[in-house]
Amino acid sequence: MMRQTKERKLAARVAEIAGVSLMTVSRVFSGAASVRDETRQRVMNAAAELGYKPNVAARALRTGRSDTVGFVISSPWGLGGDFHSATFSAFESELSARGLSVFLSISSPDGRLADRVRQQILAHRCGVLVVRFDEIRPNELRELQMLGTPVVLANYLPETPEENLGLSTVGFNNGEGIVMAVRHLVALGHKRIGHLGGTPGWVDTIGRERGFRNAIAEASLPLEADWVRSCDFARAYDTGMEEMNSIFSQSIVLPTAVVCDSDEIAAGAMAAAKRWNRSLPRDFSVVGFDDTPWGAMLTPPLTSIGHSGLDLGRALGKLVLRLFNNPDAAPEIIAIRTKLVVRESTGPAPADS
Amino acid sequence: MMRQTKERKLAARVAEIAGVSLMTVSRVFSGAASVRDETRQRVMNAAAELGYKPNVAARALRTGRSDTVGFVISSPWGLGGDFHSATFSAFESELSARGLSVFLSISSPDGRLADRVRQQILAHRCGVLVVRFDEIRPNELRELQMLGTPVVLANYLPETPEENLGLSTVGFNNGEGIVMAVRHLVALGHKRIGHLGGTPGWVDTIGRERGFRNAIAEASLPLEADWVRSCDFARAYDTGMEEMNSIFSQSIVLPTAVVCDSDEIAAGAMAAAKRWNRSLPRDFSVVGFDDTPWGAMLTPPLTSIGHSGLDLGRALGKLVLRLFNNPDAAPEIIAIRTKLVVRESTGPAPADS
DNA sequence: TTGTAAGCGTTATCAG
DNA sequence: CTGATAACGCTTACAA
Repeated sequence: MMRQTKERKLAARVAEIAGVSLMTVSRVFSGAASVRDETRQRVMNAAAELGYKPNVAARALRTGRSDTVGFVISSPWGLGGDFHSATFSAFESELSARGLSVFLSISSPDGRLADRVRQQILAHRCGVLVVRFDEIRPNELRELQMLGTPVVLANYLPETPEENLGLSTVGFNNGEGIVMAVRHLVALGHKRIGHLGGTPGWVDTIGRERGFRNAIAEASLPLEADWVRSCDFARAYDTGMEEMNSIFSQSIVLPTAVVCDSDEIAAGAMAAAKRWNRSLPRDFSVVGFDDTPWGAMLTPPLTSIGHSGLDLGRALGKLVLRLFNNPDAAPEIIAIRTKLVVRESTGPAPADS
Repeated sequence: MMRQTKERKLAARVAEIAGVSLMTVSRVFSGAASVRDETRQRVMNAAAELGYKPNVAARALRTGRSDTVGFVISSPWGLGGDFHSATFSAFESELSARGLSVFLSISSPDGRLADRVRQQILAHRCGVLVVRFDEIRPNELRELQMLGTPVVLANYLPETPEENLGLSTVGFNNGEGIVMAVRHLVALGHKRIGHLGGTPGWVDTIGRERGFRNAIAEASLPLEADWVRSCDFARAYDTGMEEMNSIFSQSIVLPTAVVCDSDEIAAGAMAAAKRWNRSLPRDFSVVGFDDTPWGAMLTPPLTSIGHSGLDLGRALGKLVLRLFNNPDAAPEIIAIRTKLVVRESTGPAPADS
């Protein structure tokens, strides 16, 4: 003997209690369809009473959509630190407020990104996909474009025609941040400025290096090759210190200031400067990038270029919502501003310069 | 006129090419069912050729399961910083290696957690739910237990019978970490040790405070109420500095060392100590908690209690996999060890103590 | 505004 | 080991 009017077919029981057909229940839960307000109320009450919630699987199967967005990260560091966490938190918050769920998928960069993404889309019928990667892989990106699902690149801002990949992107104007930092140093009288860049080829690095060159040219300062170094984000503190040491030990003429691609690199540079008996900021100025909370706790507190993960996440969320509702919209490129936070690691250029 | 053998019913075409029925295709993709190896190969080849991937929505609808795990965070900070990011990354990696997808859902703690969780389960038919929260809410947790879906609490370790909520948990033995720190200080000759705790009531705080009391009792040292303060994780540096200042200015007898519930609190305490002209570690010792990378960049480098987010995430992932495959398994409580990382912010107690 | 019928892609069940 | 059939819970299309 099977259970009778009990337990089976929750939705049908909701319909029965509300005195309507199953179809009306569906209409009520699928949003703003044409249902009389009073009918809607009856259905809602019955549903609340029975604890009914629509089955997303059935809905996804029927409609081919899934109120789901994928967030794919291709990075050996996984989610990343404070900055990327903030980005994701803001993003998720923006989307969940509109009833969308977020799948988070992390892949090491050696795996094939496009495969991973395709898997996510095909498997979960994501309406939009967000992808964040450390390093540009043109081939994989070209594949993404042919997927039919809107793809948004997070934390990437093409600044030249070649860098524009025809995908929607949201990212920081990193170059502008570096330009502000250099202008700040120039205003303080610095004429010999170095740059400790991040991992070569990484998206965070490319625009910053270009920004540095532009800013140096703008100020008609010499671009001394020996003062422009690449560090490794994965060993930022150590490589920052090493490169700074190397500059101090090898260069004939020494810079009076250095702009770094991360606060950690900057911390390494500060340590190296101290080892060479430079007192900061009297003898030497350092600028970081990220404006991490702990940068302010260093001795001296670090001047840094800040970029808000929350801003990035919010903009990303809004763009994704737009694309979710209109998948055929043209790709958008959204730039988010950085801002210079001046603390005590930068000061007037030494008098003898 | 409709498209003929073209595009429609991918799975059927796979079956056709492989010369089998739809059912066999299903069996091949649903895992280790009984299919002849040679048949399986034919199906796989055909599927690869056509780019066929099973539709998870249909599968979820039919089976009621979804190869999906939910990760719900109840915190005003969202995902959290480096530590929580690492936890999640390791967790996701563990699960995706077994073909499970992870939903990440962040809710502010003022919203009702259990509602959010129930929503996730009912909507996506998650096999297991992981929940991380800052503060204990017994009522909400009791509701979670009645959900029928296995729930795992992340970053929480019950240490007393009352704290055991009957749910699976994975967390650090925070108290043990504090005990190690106090022992370290005692070994250095310190007899007057203070504690700057985190936000009262938070899971990260409770065990640490208990650990401190135990350790002080173990060493037969006085527990001076004035040296035991609560800070606020949301304003950790500032409150750490304020409380430390307050101790220096108000206490008749001063501590020679302080153990803090986070590196940020410790950084604040260090700043306060310097302001009172204490040279670290000669005049005063400070221990942090978290072993953040930047703690090593402070002046002096911070001794700290480390807890690996990666370890937590991995253990969490393994437990969740177990529960996914066996939802009726008894709740497990898994403790992960902390470790003391000694740097230069701790040294022998001042001679005059 | 509401109801009826058919079918989305998969798997449980039972038969071969 | 493999195949036929029905059903999972919902929504599109049309009818009332």
